[in-house]
Amino acid sequence: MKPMTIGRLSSAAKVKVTTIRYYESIGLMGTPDRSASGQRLYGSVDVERLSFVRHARELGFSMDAIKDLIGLQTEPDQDCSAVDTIAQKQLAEVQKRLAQLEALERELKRMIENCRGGKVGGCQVMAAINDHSECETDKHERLKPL
Amino acid sequence: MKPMTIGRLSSAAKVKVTTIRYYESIGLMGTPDRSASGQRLYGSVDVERLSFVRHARELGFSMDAIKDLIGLQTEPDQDCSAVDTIAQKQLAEVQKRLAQLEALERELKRMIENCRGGKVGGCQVMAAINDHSECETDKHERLKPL
DNA sequence: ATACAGTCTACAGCGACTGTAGGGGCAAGT
DNA sequence: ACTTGCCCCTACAGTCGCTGTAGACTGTAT
Repeated sequence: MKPMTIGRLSSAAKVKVTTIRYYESIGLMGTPDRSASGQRLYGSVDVERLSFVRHARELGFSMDAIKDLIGLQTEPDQDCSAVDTIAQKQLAEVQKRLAQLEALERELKRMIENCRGGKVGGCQVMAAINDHSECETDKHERLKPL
Repeated sequence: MKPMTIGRLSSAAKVKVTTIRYYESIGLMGTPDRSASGQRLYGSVDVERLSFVRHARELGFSMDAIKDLIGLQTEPDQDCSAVDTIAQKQLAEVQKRLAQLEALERELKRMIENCRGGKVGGCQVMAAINDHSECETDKHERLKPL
């Protein structure tokens, strides 16, 4: 099979061209061969690796975690527990975030429920944001952006 | 009541000193009075405003949305529906994110479930990340970081 | 031959902060 | 009066995971 340019790799792995170059710059993709004129050339191995990265990103793994996973992938005789640990950690984070967002959803619903129209001066949504005395989310650490 | 320094405001509103200065720089907090030696001086109004911002951030509102809310707050005679709209939009985002995270949780659980130990070479977690053919999360847009 | 899409490098920008460097200010204790 | 030690100041760089821009070159189709 003959090599493909970065654009082909991009559409094969569904990762943008600029992102691929970025991944290369942070050492996630290794330095590819180049054509005589300097264009990057990739093979099917790269499609798989890049797809792996994309899917791991979709699962919310950090770049660091992905680097670790790739490192482990290249040593197939090693014990599987390291992989499991990373995945467990990721699940724990997801579940923590879920709990936060559920609390958020409840509070937003409550706020909106209480808003029966009228003027901003008496708006219950504004009041609810102001009054955080009995607020669930205060107990949590600061939330990451949505 | 006499004015307080930025540190007092920080602990009163539970927002870090550096973050307060950042909020000032992006026009969220207005320019405070200064002491003779140039230190920022705040009053209780600022505690309330800053607490409002903090709580809105905890609810996941973007800075832009918060700016809008503050703008509306200063016009108490306006119709409340603008506030309601912002809150509704926020709720919709939270619910979308919740759905994504729930899909993620299912997939991570499935991956970990299938991992019965052994070597990385046969690890089902790695296989699951590689094989995204039947994967739920592929249907979603790319996820924001956790 | 020309047009146009694709590729290259290098660097700036996003959001919402956080951290650092290098200084000046202020109240309490000795 | 002096020192200790925390608080405050500005200005700028760094974080994460990219995205966008500028300006030049390459490859392909008509």
